[in-house]
Amino acid sequence: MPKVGQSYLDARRKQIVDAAHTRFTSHGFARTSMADIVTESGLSTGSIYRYFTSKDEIVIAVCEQGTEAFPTALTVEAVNDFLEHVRALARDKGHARLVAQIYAEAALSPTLAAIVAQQLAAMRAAVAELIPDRSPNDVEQITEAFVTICSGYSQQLAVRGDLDPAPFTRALMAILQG
Amino acid sequence: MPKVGQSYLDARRKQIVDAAHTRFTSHGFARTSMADIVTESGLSTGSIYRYFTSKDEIVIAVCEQGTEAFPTALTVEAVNDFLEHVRALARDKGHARLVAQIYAEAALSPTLAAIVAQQLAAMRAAVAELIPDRSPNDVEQITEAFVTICSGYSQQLAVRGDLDPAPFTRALMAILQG
DNA sequence: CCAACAAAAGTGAAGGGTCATTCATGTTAT
DNA sequence: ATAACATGAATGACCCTTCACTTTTGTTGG
Repeated sequence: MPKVGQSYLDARRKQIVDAAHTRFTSHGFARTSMADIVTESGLSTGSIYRYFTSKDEIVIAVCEQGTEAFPTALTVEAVNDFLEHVRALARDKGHARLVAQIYAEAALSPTLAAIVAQQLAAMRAAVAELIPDRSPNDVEQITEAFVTICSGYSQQLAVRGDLDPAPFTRALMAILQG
Repeated sequence: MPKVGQSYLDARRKQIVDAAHTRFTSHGFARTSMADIVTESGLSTGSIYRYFTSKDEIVIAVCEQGTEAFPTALTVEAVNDFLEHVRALARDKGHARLVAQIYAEAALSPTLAAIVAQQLAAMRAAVAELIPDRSPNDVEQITEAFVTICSGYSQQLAVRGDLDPAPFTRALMAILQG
């Protein structure tokens, strides 16, 4: 017989993932210890292992919830707004740092690679929906480049700090018209 | 009085950096132990610490020598050749994996960030040299997007495996004409 | 030219820490 | 009362770094 409801369990799980998310963002996966997650979450060591069987599982959980927003239209304004959103996330929450950690880990772990690849595919599909009047091959090539520039922008933000999105907006528009 | 020549010392140092490069590429920074570098290099633990004072210093040395080639011209053929070069390096040597590690670490370490930022600036400068008849502002925006697509392509290769460079070549050409 | 010596280079076992994970015990809700 | 849930000290493995010791090389005095 369960002692608490599912919503309680979900809240606890989220508490752990949020704490891990915070520490992973500021210190990276390798430099974040279980003790760090314990401290940040306010739970106990043993309690965390009731919800996750290993640190790796927590890493996966954090990567899975990493859904950024998508652009809503392919006008200059909408695209620029989207990049400004990415920029703000990087500035205010260090999100680009976390993304860089995720890509590095995904490059080593097939499990994570599959998760990230699926998220990238979802974003490409979302962008494809917004492209009018093109051959399937064109759409595929355009979305591929589009998403690469967006994640590339995030990568640059992670390493070089705040950057004006203007060159990237311009590049994205050029690709759409090419 | 030195017991061996400078060329000997240089060779030893290279031996260490090469060993570290190999292991860092296949297992990442965090999952590569000093013992791994010892094994891979064929030297002893103590010997390595004669050439580097810490593991972090070896990481820096590996990052510093990470100079990819630059594109030599901005024709479709030259640009495509360049991307094929990046692709081959990723396929044959797992180079994209190492680059992903470097970006992740640079996102956390100001020292590494400075090194990577300088390498990116060098590549932007090299590309800028190839752009004819544009305003300085245009050149800056174009090179920014150009380099981001190239490193973004590497990032995608790291996570998703081998990818045809065609969409990226096309995007790069579109940017140059935008 | 050779033998002793000194300094450079190399070695690897051990120190000192950190860290992920477990488990015996305590607490709470039904 | 009992089973779910929580706790955190203990465990055992791993890992970076050091250092006392050995080997090698260049030098020097006879």
